[in-house]
This record gives sequence, structure tokens and C-alpha cells, in this order.
Amino acid sequence: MARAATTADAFNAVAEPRRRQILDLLAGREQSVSDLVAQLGVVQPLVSKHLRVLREVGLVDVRDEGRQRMYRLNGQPLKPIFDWVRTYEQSWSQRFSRLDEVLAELKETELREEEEGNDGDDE
Amino acid sequence: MARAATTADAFNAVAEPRRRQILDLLAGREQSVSDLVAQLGVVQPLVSKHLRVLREVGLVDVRDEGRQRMYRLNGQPLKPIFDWVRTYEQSWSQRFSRLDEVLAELKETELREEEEGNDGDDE
DNA sequence: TTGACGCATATCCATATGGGTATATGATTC
DNA sequence: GAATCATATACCCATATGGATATGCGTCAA
Repeated sequence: MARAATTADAFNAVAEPRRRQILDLLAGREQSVSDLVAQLGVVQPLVSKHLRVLREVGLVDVRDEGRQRMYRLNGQPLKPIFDWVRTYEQSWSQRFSRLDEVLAELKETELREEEEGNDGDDE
Repeated sequence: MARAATTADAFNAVAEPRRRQILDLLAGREQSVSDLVAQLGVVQPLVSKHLRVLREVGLVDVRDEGRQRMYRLNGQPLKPIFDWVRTYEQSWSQRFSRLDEVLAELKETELREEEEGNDGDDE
């Protein structure tokens, strides 16, 4: 089996920087494909491809307007990501388990000398 | 160019369900590779591979203990994901822009008749 | 009707997977 | 030192990319 399809879920869809960029642009306002092409500075087919992925996971909605297609953001599918990541918030914002982390590193340093780049001691 | 490497950043690393599962397991407590293998029910080399990816993006730290390698969670690299997704929170939790969304759909329905599967009218 | 515009798709390519099996490397025990 | 345990790597494969170019197709203007 290869890697999961980018259309498998929002996690895979937003793993691509360009797609996050598109969502960021759409967060401001509804935009046509050519609008996005102009701002992204990449060829149109590529933008269409990314938009297709975003559409398939439901992150954008489309609306026909003449010969243009207006894309609109739909953040709903991002909620699962938010919910998942959220549970780890304490692991970076608080000093929980910071103690044994330091202890473990000390113990390691005792045995072998390595550079750990351990900076930023939060008060 | 192909898809970005899974080791490119946390976004790509956690796009894989199995890796999120591993992080979830490590969230509870430090674990050895064989501990993870037992709980995940997959072959050991695969777990080691996933752990390598997680290590490369800094999501886990390792500590040698005899012939075992204890892996520990490090949520830090998840913060960028949290920060990014967070900016979209209103797009799913509030009813902002819900109005023109409905209007747009109505307008579309006027012109062409399609099944939109539009359910769940919030409160 | 003809032509230009706006987008989506079809191909083609190089690359990086996730999964499996076999094997190398290290540490521990006998 | 030999045997064993715990992990990491090396390969193999099928698959799905992101990017680029060429082309199809519906819409609007002349």
C-alpha cells in the first residue's frame, strides 16, 4: 500500500502547504480560480487540482458564476484536526511532565555526551 | 516533484493515522518499541519506520534503556498545526457567513436542480 | 458562427511513500 | 563466546502524488 490519498481526509489534504495557502486566501473572501492563480503564482491546472482535493474533503464549496467558478471556504472538516491536536496542547504550553523530561535528559547526559539543543526554560 | 516527505513537518507526519495512533499511545506514558508493536498489532519494522518519521520531525524523543529504546512524546511540533487550525475555528463553531452560504445554495437550486445533501440546520 | 476566456482533465514524470520480509546491529544472558 | 532478545535498516512492491504541458468544454462577446 502506498501513502493514503490526499483526499482521504482533512489531515492529508492540509498536509500540503499550497493547499493551506489556498484556504488562507479563501478565508478572506470567496475567490475564483484565476484569482487564486494570480495570488499563488502557479499554473492554473495545478490550482484546479488542489481545489479538487479540497473539494473532495469538503474544505471548499463551489458556486458557478458565468464562466467562473467561485470557491468558498468551509472549515468544518478542520474540526477533527483541531480536536485531535487540542488534546496535546498541554504538552507544549504547560510544564507538565517537564520534570521527568529534564531528568531523563540529565541521566542521558551522564552516560553519553550529546548536544540536545535544550533551550527556553519556561519560568 | 512528488508529495512532500512525511518528515517535512508535523503536518505531513501526523497525516498518517498510524502515527497519530502512536502519539496517542505515547501520550499516556513512555513506551518501548515492542510495547507499541503489541498495542498496534503491526509488524515491528513498520513501527520503527513510523517512529523514525516522528523522531525526524521532533514529535518523539528516544532514550536508550538496555536493549530497549523508550519513546516519549514531544508535542511541541504540534503547536504550528494548532495555531493554524485555530484561526478557522469560527468557520465551524459559529454561524458567521452561514447566511450567504444558504443564500448561495438557494440561488443555485433555483437554476439547476441537484442533490446537495444539505442537512443539519443548526438550532 | 467564430473566437477568446475560465476551468477541469488527461497524460507524463520523478519521487516518496506504507507495508512486508529478510537481515544487520547492539545489548543481555548463559 | 554463543544464543537470544530488541530495534533499526535494507530491499521489494504498488500506489499516489505535485508539477508541467496539452487539450477538452462550457460561457460570453463580437
